[in-house]
Amino acid sequence: MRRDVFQAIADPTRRAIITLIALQAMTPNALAEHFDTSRQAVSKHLKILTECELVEQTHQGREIYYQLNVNKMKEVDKWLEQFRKIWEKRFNQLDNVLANLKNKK
Amino acid sequence: MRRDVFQAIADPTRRAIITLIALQAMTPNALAEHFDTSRQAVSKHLKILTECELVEQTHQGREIYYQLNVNKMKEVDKWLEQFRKIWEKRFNQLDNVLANLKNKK
DNA sequence: TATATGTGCAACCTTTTGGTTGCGCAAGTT
DNA sequence: AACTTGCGCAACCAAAAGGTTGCACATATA
Repeated sequence: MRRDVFQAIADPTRRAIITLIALQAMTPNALAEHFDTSRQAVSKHLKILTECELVEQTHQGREIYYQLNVNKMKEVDKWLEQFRKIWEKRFNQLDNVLANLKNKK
Repeated sequence: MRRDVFQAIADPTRRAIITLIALQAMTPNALAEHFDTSRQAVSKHLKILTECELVEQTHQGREIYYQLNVNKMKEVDKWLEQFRKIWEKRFNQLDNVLANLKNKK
């Protein structure tokens, strides 16, 4: 199933999962301990995250370690780029204003 | 109503609206022309975007101009910061590998 | 004043979301 | 071989999302 990264990071639990596995790979059971939901619910979140390729699996015996595919997060970063340009423009404009004030002094 | 920025940018239509009004303030009618939905549907999206403070209104006669509050987008940028750190770390590690290869040559 | 225009809101409907429980099954453990 | 553990999947459910249409109500315009 084709999934959207933005839709995947919309849920706060999923964002927390992402933050956790960014540091180190974790199993569904280990993850579930951090939340007030069932293991199956966490498993569903992991499925969604896997489908949009934000997360990858590593099988180890009967355990499955989930880890973050940090590169996929760049899609969000890329979308933000257009707004970053605006911040910078605003910032430079402010800079000019300050420079003008200085000159007038 | 308290709204989440991440939930707000999850919808593709809303992201398109944001991109449009990032360039210049627009009315709901003008926006609706860009999409294959009713004006009321666009209005609903604008309401959600306004509730989470991603968008601001300017009343002008009977028209309402909506514009982006670009600062709010920094919340997303701030969340991405943790992953940017990882990118940079990986990049530096790759850099070290390349440097080592060079030295061995 | 009568009419046209721009807008938000409410009611309604279908699909999606996020959770639950119950199950099956492979992989370890006794 | 029997039991325990880790996991995914399916069925089910309530709530939320995203769309529609109809309406009310200001604000132009004739």
